[in-house]
Amino acid sequence: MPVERWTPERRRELTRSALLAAAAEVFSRRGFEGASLEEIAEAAGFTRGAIYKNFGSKEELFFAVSDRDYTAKLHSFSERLDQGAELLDPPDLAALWRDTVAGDADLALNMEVRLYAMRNPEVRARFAEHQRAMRQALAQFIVDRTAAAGLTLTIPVMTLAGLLDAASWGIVESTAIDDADAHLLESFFALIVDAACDKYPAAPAASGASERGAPRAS
Amino acid sequence: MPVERWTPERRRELTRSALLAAAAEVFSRRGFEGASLEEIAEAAGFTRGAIYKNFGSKEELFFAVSDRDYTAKLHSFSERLDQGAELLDPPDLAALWRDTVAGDADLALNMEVRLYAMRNPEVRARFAEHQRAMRQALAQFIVDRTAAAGLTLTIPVMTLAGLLDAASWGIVESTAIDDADAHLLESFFALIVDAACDKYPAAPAASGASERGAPRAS
DNA sequence: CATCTCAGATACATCAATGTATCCAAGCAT
DNA sequence: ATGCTTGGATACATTGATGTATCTGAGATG
Repeated sequence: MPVERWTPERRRELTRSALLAAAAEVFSRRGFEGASLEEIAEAAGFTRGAIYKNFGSKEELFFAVSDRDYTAKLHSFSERLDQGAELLDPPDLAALWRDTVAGDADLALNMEVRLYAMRNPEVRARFAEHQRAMRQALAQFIVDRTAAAGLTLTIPVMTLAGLLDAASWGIVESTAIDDADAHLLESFFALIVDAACDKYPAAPAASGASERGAPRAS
Repeated sequence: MPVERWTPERRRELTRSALLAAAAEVFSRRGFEGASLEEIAEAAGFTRGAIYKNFGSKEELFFAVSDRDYTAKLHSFSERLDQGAELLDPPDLAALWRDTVAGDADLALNMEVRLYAMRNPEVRARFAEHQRAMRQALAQFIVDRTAAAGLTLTIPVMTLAGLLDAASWGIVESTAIDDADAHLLESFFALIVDAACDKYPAAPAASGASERGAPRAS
């Protein structure tokens, strides 16, 4: 069914998105410097002219790809969290996480973005902001779930979220290099869940865990 | 003191090492593709001729840098482990780890190597091998230490070593992007040590590992 | 002392990639 | 319908990087 009329704006948006998709693929495979605009354009079925009309330069294209990757990941992330809200077992969490991180977005692309961020203070700030937003969402999820399950945390939520994000990223990265590490993510979640949750709320009053109940800061 | 005579072999080895050091620096700052042999040679005080005489190509130079980085890291790693054998508190472990990972070798260089490894099966296998060797050393350390302290592990040593390696790498990487994550490594070690070691084989009462984890504080 | 070797420099051929300037053709308004 | 606007193609200028081939000069060797 003709969902949308073939208005030129729509047409333009379409080529733009095709270019972005192709760019993501090529950037991931070749790296930022290694990728050539020629290859990207060709992969999208256009020429470099289209790129320079839609994006100012190689850098801007890269930024656009990065943004697109981020929003896509954030979307699928919260979506999966919502729909998988009942699951709390470490294996399920591990699978969910792996899918979220490694499924939608490409690992190499993400590393490339990270590298770029590490080298450019401005981009780094932006990336850090993205990371915080992701963790905020994750923290919210954790708060909701633990509250529903009647659990208490032994560490601040944001710390736990940061840990989950950063550490599991490292594990996924490692798995991409050596498949033998595939089981690590599961072990990690098992350990973390075990260590960060007081399974039995009746425990001593010591843990003033979730100091920041609602992760709604900055 | 005249440690070594100025034999030509020694001379050659010296330029080789100077080139390697310069290459490591430039590769880290610009990335593999972004770095130019011109800049590397200049940074070392030579010309490209020296590079092509000592290494066959840009790729080979990169591999040599990677190898050098690995051996250096492995050395300083086991060295630090040996000399810091008494320390077992999470904060100290975290500091030791951070120094080992981020102190000697450059983070960006390591990521660059990883990316290259992910894209080249052959290199990837080699990298995986290195990783396993590192973890083996770490596992040995863990076994020794826990045995000396009369602790038991709740998970296989190699799993723990892999977890420590992969996860903390992710955390260090994250810290390089957002300094606010600096505390994560400590929290991670606290949690992991707490979760992976049965502190007191008989007494389960010690669950009061509050936010700080272990009793020791800096 | 003459020569030979070889580490490193210089010069060069080649090639690829970015960015810009120009061109073309399809859709919009007047 | 005619011309204007504009997305995208084509052509081009420029730059810079890799790799190779050649040169040079200092130390080793007879």
